[in-house]
Amino acid sequence: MGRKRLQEPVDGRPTVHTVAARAGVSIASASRVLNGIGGSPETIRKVRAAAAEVGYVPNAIARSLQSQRTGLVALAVEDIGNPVYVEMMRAIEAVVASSGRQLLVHATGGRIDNETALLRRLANRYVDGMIVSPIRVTDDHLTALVDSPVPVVVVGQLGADAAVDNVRTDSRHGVALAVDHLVGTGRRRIGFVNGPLDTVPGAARDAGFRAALLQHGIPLDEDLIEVGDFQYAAGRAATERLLARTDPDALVCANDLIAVGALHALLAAGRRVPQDVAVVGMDDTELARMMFPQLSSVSLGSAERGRRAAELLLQRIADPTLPPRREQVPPSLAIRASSGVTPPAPRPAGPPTTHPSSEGVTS
Amino acid sequence: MGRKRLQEPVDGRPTVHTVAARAGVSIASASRVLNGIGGSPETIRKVRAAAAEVGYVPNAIARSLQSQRTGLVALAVEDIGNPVYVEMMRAIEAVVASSGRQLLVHATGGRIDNETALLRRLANRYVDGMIVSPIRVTDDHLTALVDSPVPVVVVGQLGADAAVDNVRTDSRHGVALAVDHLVGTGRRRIGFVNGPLDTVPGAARDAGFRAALLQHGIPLDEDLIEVGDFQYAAGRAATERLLARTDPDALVCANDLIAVGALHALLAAGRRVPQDVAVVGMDDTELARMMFPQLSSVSLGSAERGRRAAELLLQRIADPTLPPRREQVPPSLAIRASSGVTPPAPRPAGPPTTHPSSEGVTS
DNA sequence: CCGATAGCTGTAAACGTTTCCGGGAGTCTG
DNA sequence: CAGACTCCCGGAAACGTTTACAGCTATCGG
Repeated sequence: MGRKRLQEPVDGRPTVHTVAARAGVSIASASRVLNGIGGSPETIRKVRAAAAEVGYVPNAIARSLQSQRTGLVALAVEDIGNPVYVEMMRAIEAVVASSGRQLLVHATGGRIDNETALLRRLANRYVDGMIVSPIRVTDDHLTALVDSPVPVVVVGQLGADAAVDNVRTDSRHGVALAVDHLVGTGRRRIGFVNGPLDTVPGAARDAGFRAALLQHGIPLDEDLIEVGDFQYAAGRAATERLLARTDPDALVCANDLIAVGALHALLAAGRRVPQDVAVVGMDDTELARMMFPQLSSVSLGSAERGRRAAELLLQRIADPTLPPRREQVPPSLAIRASSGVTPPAPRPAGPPTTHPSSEGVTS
Repeated sequence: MGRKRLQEPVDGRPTVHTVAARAGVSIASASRVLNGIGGSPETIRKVRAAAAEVGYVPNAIARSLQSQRTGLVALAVEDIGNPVYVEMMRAIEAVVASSGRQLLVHATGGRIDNETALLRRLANRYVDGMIVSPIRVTDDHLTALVDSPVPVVVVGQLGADAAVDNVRTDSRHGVALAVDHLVGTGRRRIGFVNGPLDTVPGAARDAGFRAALLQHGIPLDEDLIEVGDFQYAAGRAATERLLARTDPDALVCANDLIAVGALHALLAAGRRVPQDVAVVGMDDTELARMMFPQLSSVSLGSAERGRRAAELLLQRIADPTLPPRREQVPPSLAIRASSGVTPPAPRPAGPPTTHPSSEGVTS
């Protein structure tokens, strides 16, 4: 009796053939039993026994090749150390899990080649769909997004004409909220600690800051603008550089990590927050509430954007013929102690007594 | 001329067959050209052109089925919002990237079914290998780990006999370092804010705390022990409960997130840190250096553990026949302002002037 | 008691790729 | 000019699974 194939493949792991041979049935019957569809009691017993004996575990890759789906969804962000992405991830995860899929996350580190490579690799069928939040976008990148074999949803700004599902916020307006608030509380020498200008959010926030000052008729002083990475250490260093050459009475920071860095730099330089310098962060992450003093911060609705992105993705997976859609989530401002209107004068920098954090006052 | 297969599959995406047919060559030739091995100049030209025209992109799943590898490695942790896992991830990523693979992360949320499911799904060939850091371990779980089809490395404590590559630390000793330090600086009513006792780290730290007190001949007061989640909010709530019933002069916290929560609770209750209550966290994450006052913290060498785990994994992928190995990374204590020996008396709780953070003093 | 039907089974095709192998054409060497 | 060698090509098998299809047996209803 000439067997058609090795029963034990070289790497030793049993396949459905192994099980079928051992149970004395065809691979079709074995497969059916293992998937719980059909089979006589006797067959079921034999196949189950054989599978258990050899320790059979199905090869998901082969199954996916056949079924054209993997049950996986990926999220690619720049820096998973940034709590804003953690919040986004949690929101996405919740939606994705409800569809019975699992979420995988990849941190691209802002290296665009990395991101494109990931897109090329993962999107080529390893996952059923993908959510990407790029901070830099090149043409190469964009085409990789557009003709991805699996559905892709982009979180963040994208060229107006890009034929990709997209959920965004208006970070220019977000910066304006911060500036309005600071001007409204009497600040005039407002500094800005931004991330790299060659990133999409960096550029948008820069434009937003300049526009907001103009709006209020405040002349622009380039000395009050400083740029670093979107990270804690960079934010601190940038703020130190800024303080070395000028003397702001308020600081808008392009994200909360930068704001925390700024806080350190300010306090190390002997400035009091908010009495001497008010600080407003951006993204309104958990970190903002963890700091002393608690940070005012502009929420860009990251969790909401994540949720919506996940929903768009699931819809598109279900029906790939949908036209590209775009959604927008408005920013809002949460005012806390770091830019408090009435600085609690005497008591040292303990925690503000108003502890239940003053929530999301949208201005 | 009867073609053997549809040139355009139903879902419309081109395959290597499409390209081959269009270029007028065999699929073997097409595949070779697309992979850059062999082919006459004319063939190469035709195939390249055909591929470009139809927008061919190879199906990675099919390729993996053939090549038995995916170029992906997964990391499963409980909570990616905990900076300690971010540090671990970064270290792993660096190693993994050097092998030309990409890292995917999954947050299990501590739900053990979730983790087992992920193990079953991903490990069944979707990835070339996997690093898992479980906080709860069941038998079911363990067998899933042991007879995973792809190499698995576990970060964290595991039964002594488990036949799995494993890199761990000694968190009992870590807690002892904290207690030694506090006792050495004159503290006696030392509280302990822990994570859940049904988790591996929670149990180990509890045991470590009790042993350390015993070691110093300090009687155990159960009022000084409180348990919550390994999260910021839980840490804060737990500390509030603890403060409501007793009056510690020091607090050991089972991780940095809890420590930050404790800090908030303490300051809200009017205690000064470190004058009234010294605080020591655990994991020594970036967060510890971000707080005011900066947190003393026990480093459990997460980055180092991640690095080693990744190396073990790569070795095992290269040679699956290796015997199970176990490595251990020692804890160390970084002393900062929150448990400072000589509290800088007068100046309010600004940042400590010694800003280059006093590094990892291993006691 | 016979035909329809239901349930089970095995063969084989399919998913999309890589790769072994044999054959043919061309080039080089002696 | 014959033989060896190189290079390129196409057919076909293989990776491990699911599933359409057809054949078989046993049961049921009339």
